[in-house]
Amino acid sequence: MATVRTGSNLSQIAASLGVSAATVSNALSGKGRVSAELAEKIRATAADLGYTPSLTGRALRTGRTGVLGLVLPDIANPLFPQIAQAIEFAASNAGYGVLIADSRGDVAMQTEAINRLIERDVDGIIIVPRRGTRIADIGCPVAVIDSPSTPGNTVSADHWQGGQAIVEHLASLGHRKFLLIGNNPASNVQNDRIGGMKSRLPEGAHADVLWIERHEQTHGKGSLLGLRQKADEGFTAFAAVSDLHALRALTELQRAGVAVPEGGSVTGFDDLIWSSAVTPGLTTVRMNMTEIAEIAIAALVRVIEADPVSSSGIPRTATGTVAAAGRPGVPMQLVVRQTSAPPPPINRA
Amino acid sequence: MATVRTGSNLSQIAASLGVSAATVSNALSGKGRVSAELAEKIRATAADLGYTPSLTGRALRTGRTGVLGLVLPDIANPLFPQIAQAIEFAASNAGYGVLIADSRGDVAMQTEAINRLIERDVDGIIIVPRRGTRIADIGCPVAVIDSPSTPGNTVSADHWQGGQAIVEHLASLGHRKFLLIGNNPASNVQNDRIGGMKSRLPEGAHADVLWIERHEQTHGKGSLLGLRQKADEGFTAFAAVSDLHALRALTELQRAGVAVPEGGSVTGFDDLIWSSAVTPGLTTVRMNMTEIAEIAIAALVRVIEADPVSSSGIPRTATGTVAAAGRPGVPMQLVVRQTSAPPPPINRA
DNA sequence: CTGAAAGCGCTTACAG
DNA sequence: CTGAAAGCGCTTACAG
Repeated sequence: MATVRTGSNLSQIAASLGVSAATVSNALSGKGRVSAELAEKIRATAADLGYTPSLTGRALRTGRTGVLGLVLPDIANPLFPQIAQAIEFAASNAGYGVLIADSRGDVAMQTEAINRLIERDVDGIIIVPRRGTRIADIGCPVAVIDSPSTPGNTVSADHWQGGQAIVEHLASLGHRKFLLIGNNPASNVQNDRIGGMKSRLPEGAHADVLWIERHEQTHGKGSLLGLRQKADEGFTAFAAVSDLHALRALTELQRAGVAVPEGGSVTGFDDLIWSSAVTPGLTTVRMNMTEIAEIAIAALVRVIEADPVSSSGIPRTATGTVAAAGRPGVPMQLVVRQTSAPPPPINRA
Repeated sequence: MATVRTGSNLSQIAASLGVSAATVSNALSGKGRVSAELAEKIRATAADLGYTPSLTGRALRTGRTGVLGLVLPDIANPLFPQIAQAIEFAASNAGYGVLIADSRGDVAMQTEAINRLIERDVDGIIIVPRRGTRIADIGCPVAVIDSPSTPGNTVSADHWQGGQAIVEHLASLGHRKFLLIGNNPASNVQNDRIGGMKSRLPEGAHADVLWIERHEQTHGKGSLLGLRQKADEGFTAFAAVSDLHALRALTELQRAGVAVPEGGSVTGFDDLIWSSAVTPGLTTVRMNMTEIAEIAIAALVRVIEADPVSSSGIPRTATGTVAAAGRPGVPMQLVVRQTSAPPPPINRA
């Protein structure tokens, strides 16, 4: 519908100048082969006519649509806004559009979502998988944003280092008894975060891990996590692998009369929208989504554009995954919102 | 890249059967003009060859890309996951893809985001504006999801009725002193919600409105809202126009030693992810996003497809906004998570 | 009922 | 340096 917009196309510019469409194309794309004066005249006319190229026409000719697909299997993912924004920004800067596909939380529907994108001729796909789902080799370049522990991963935050930053901070405040709160023991991301946290426990410190999924299997969905009792047992640092779990911990503690942060500190991950809205704010650690998105898009674009379209318009056959070999995770940044020292050990069990 | 995927196209099917591409096209699109037997044979061959049509080729010929744009000016909008999912689902069911565009929270960049979509030849655009930004008439069908109070609006939740449902529920529990918490007095959505709440105050009840934006202008960003004092003054119902504000209220009250819900009820809007994760859960009211998305997409599709492409491929000129005249908002549904009666009036000032 | 032709807008060898 | 031609894959009048 470029023609709807502007009413102008290559042929019209060509006609109005008495040159050929090919020359206009060459001039506009700066592919040389056109004298400076003529090129200038062509550009001026194009601007006059408000010409914008039809990406559809170009796509049909070149075999590239200039569109990337974004797949987030875990729909309700509260990181979605951050991710989508960063990806769209990076893609747009690289000259690509972003088509979304949703698998409605159903891992099995992931394939279907991907197929919808492929049918629309996307040049590449960005996937943010959940629970370490492996992405089958589809006939299209793919960038996976997950944890460095995920095979085939392209880029990710350094979740391990994020965990270290959290525990270092809590330890420096004086905390020695940590309750690490996770949701899903099968998640690479969560395991990296917890691993990092454990790796920085100070001398003589103690850490337990509370897996909510397991807890709810015995205590029922949405049940209390028993944090009051944990506090009574002397736990003072409640470090969750996500802000959502941190929020759950914070409100449960407050509801049970444990003052936060004086009676216990609560930390999360990802700096989601509510982390700064609650009282007290959550100490957390944030990903550099801008950089992660840039790396993912750059890797994808490299594969897409490195594979030259055959001169006769025969489409390229690029497939497979962008290699991530040895790429370190992108560092996470600590956001401190609670700075109280733990209560004196007198209170502890 | 359809050819990359499958290696098959119309001509190949045609060649392998000794018929013309036109006949294959007619058979596959069911446009009649082909004998039942031949059509069947063509379909079988297409399936054998794993044929999927090139949407790019089709787009160039028909002037329609089958892609819709989704614009959310308010990037960090926590409703984004819900909206994007519902829109993608409805669009996909209607045979359309969804391209996202982000204006990075900058209302001025909204136009630029829209232009990016138009350059990509989208057939229509769905906009979820914030702060009642008016959408200029772009040369492309538009559906606006906002409040019924927004001029040019296409479809929305019935925010007014949602507010009524909340207050009716609180009143039935016995609450008589309401603090209505909003953020932005210029928002149509918030005003509708607050208007609805006020319209259902029971006999002898009292309601104050706390606008956070104004409050922060004097007390500083992120400062406490003084809810403890409000509680002391006898307010027992803290009804926010969004779950985010409700969360802020809940944690501030808990932090200040006010038990929720025994000492005061907190309600929100939208049933965002954390509403069911906090302790106690937030009573809230949720939009029927599925239905809203369906209506928006249906309206858009009607305009797009009602405007026939000229036979010679001259593109249609459909423009303007889908009319919303007299369409009532889609009802919101109450989600009750707190059922305590207010504390006895003895405690009140 | 079926097929040959034209053309959507573009880009890329190729010829001049 | 410049232009005419071919063709990406499709669909739609039009002719047979």
